[in-house]
Amino acid sequence: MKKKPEIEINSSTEEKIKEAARVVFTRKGYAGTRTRDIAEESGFNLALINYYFRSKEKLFDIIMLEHLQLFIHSIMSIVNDPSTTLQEKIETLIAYYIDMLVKNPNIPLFVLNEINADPKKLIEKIGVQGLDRKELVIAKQWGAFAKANKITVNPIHILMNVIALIIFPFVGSPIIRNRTGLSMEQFNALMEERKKLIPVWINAMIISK
Amino acid sequence: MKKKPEIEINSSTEEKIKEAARVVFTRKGYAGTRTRDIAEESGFNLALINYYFRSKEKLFDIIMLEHLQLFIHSIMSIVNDPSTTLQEKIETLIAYYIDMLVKNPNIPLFVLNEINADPKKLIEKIGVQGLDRKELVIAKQWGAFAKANKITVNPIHILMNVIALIIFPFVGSPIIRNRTGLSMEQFNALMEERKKLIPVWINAMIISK
DNA sequence: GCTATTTTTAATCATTTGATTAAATAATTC
DNA sequence: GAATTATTTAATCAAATGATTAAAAATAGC
Repeated sequence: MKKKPEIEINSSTEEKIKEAARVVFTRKGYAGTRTRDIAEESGFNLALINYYFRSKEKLFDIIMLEHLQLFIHSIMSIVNDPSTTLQEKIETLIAYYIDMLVKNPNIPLFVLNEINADPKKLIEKIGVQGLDRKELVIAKQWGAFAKANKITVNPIHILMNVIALIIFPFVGSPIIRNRTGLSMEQFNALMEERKKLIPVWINAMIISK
Repeated sequence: MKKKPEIEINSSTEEKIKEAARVVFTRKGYAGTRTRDIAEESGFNLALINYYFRSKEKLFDIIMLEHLQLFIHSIMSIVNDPSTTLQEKIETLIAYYIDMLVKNPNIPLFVLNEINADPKKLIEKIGVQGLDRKELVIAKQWGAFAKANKITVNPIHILMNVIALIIFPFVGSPIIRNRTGLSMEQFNALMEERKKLIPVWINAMIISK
């Protein structure tokens, strides 16, 4: 019986093509990427990418899914850990994401873009659901905290702010770097600083009147 | 002597094509937009858009330039006004931008994207330069404020944070709206709230230790 | 009202681009 | 080591797409 190549575990060239696709898609987006770009970046023939992945779209979906998983990965274990406090969770999440983004600075713009291009499609893929958000440990901790400290601000604001402060510098990096003249190293050093600063800022926001 | 159509001031169809281009480009980006999309959106024949604007790229450049001008417009008059305090400037800027973004929610992602696609090209177009940033009224006011209040945090952080808090909700709007179930009206109401909240938050950040 | 000019269109071109095919090469199996 | 299967390539197709052309329709000038 014939082994189907699609089910191959990890043929080296398949992985190389995926890596090339990751690079090109993340930099240029779906519409801006030509399969020929991926072929060139990978060093293989154009037909190879269709041989392994059937179509541009299928390959894209795979890359996107991996990016989304990277995003969602381990969030759950952090926000649902009963052994840590709310503050600790926030600190851990922020540090985790900044580390991830320093390594993959192009992912946010890429993901935001593709979600914008077709909100339903992507959001379906994220899925995750099933979990009642109100049942999360972090949600309960927030509820208790908000009540104890008489916090009235809509928690959606706080959530948006945390994400904004983490992600925006990476999305705006080209302009920021250009206008400030920062090198990549200096920029990353700033991001490193933000791992400590953002939790402080968020805290200051929450208790601000 | 022949009047050159390219120099026509405001032929109605030319303006309609530009409007259509604005809509489509802003929603789908440069690569994702086909000239036929613009033709369809405008209601005119495909050849018309080339008759008026020579090429897709020229038309795109015009749209992009207008967006950038919208961004930069009146910033200067706000940040360089000696008759307002630092706090007032921040409040005015935030309210101005949020109003603008409620009307044009797709602009930020569009601009960020195209800057990312070709940082040099776009940043050249922004130009503006000439002004020594240190000579701006707002810069001097910040310097005095920072000294008086012994602020040590890098002002780049503050600047990034202001922009992040303003822009990010619009960039992430599809996900935010989906995850929270907010309607467009509710979302905009939140943005309205942020006009008052962001200055308070920024202030809390600055004085936080 | 006739002419010249501007605006608009339908038809068509030339490239680009996603995808396929058929054949060549490499690897695996027995 | 011959036969089978998997991998890779060059050549090519068909559709999409940016752009042009030539002619028709509308408008303006006199």
